[in-house]
Amino acid sequence: MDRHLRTRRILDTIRDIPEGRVASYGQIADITGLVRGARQVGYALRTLPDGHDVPWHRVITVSGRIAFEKGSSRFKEQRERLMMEGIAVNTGRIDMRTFRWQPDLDELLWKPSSAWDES
DNA sequence: CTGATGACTATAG
DNA sequence: CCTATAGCCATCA
Repeated sequence: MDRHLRTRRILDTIRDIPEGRVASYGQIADITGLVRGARQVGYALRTLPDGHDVPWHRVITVSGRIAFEKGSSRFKEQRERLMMEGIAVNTGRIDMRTFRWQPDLDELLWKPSSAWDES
């Protein structure tokens, strides 16, 4: 698969995360149809172009933590953005059982291209 | 081609 | 809960 197409699909999936919800890197990869692609999701986010409209702050690690080093400026910015939309971040951690995005079947079927359209 | 890198994860202690 | 370690894999130098 072409890398730009893959990146576009990853970002499209992230755009689907509703406000007030979070998803893990691996979850985004799975929904996008990438196998063991968590690191690729991280790479796509690392290379975001200026003027993007991707809610990058809603992507965290599977253990419910912000991936950046605690105390770093990026960590603080992400925590701020999350709290801004009502997501509790306690001691750098987020309760996945409460805030994890759980798209229903309808939502996934609406965008089947990501999973099996190779083009 | 080869080795290093990283916004990842699962597992073990 | 934490750290260490080992897989993971597209990119890059």
